Amino acid sequence: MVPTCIDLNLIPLSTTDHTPVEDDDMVCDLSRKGYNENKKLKEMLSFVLEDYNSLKTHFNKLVQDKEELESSPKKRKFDDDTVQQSSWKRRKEELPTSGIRRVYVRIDPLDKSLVVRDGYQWRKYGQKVTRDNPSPRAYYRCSFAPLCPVKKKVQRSMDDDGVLVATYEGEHNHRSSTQEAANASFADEQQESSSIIKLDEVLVEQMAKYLCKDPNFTSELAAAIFSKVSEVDFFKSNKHTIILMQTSQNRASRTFMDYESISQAMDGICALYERKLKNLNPVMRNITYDIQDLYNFMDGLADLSALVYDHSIQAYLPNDREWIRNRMFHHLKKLAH
DNA sequence: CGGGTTTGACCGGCGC
DNA sequence: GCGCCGGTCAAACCCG
Repeated sequence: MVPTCIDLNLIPLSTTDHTPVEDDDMVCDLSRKGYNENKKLKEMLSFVLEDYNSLKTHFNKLVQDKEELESSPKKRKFDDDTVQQSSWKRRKEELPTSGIRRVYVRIDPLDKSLVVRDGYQWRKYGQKVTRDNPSPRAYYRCSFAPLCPVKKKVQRSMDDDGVLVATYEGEHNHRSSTQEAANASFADEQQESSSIIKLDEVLVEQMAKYLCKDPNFTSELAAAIFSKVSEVDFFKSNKHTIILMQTSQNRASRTFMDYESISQAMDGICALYERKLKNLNPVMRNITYDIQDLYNFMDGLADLSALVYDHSIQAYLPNDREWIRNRMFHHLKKLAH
């Protein structure tokens, strides 16, 4: 696979051997595709930034409202009219005011259904054409748990027919069906399932939380992930894995590498360590090391984490250094047999 | 028959 | 007060 590289001072490491392409037409074709892809990614990023800004504004407003409420407690309108209060009003009062998230899902532009698979069960309760977008907006409630307050709206993106925008409201009060299935089927992989985070969290949000607050790095990574999500069929049998690392305290040393599978990612980390050993011992013909040396190498990195693509929810799940250590142990153990 | 979807009606908020 | 708009309801409908 060709590593993703957009000009944001980030240099992805090469993960595969690339033989020089001799066919000029193919080069032109690739660069044209690359240009189109980058154009789409830029659009996606502008959505993300727009969301971030609106969320930030919303959050600030909530904080401000809370402060005002605490400083001068007012009697809520809800208390004023009790009997005549409609059920709709009461429900609205109970609605969560926080936890609004937006997810962008790349789909087939010809697919007219407004379905975003995210591991939860939803019941559609309405559809509406809105003024700002010719595509209808579908309204869903979570039907997995009887009292789950979560709602979502799904609408085709105005700028890109191939993108669905899902807006989530509220927090699930239960686990997703995907998580339940994962727990039942893979009891021996408790380590893995225990690290599964709430499935409705969007991948860009995951990135933003998982990494430190470097907007350039986060944007770059989000762009790379979006491009991978659109190629989901390609990875049906493997879990596309992105290794994020920062080799030193210098932020400029941040980089990422992407692999077709978890085991390839483990091989990639080994290769990185072996390259380092080779640089340190250029005259030595054979270099041997044990797993503890490898662990020391991983621990010596300023930051190390992995994002693993889950096809069932079309999202990347973050994993920490400890998870990588465990996977590395199992990977090397398997190789030894 | 039960559960999910469709769709027109209805409601509350908001701007003018 | 009125009209527009987004969100929700609920009856009718569909499907396995």
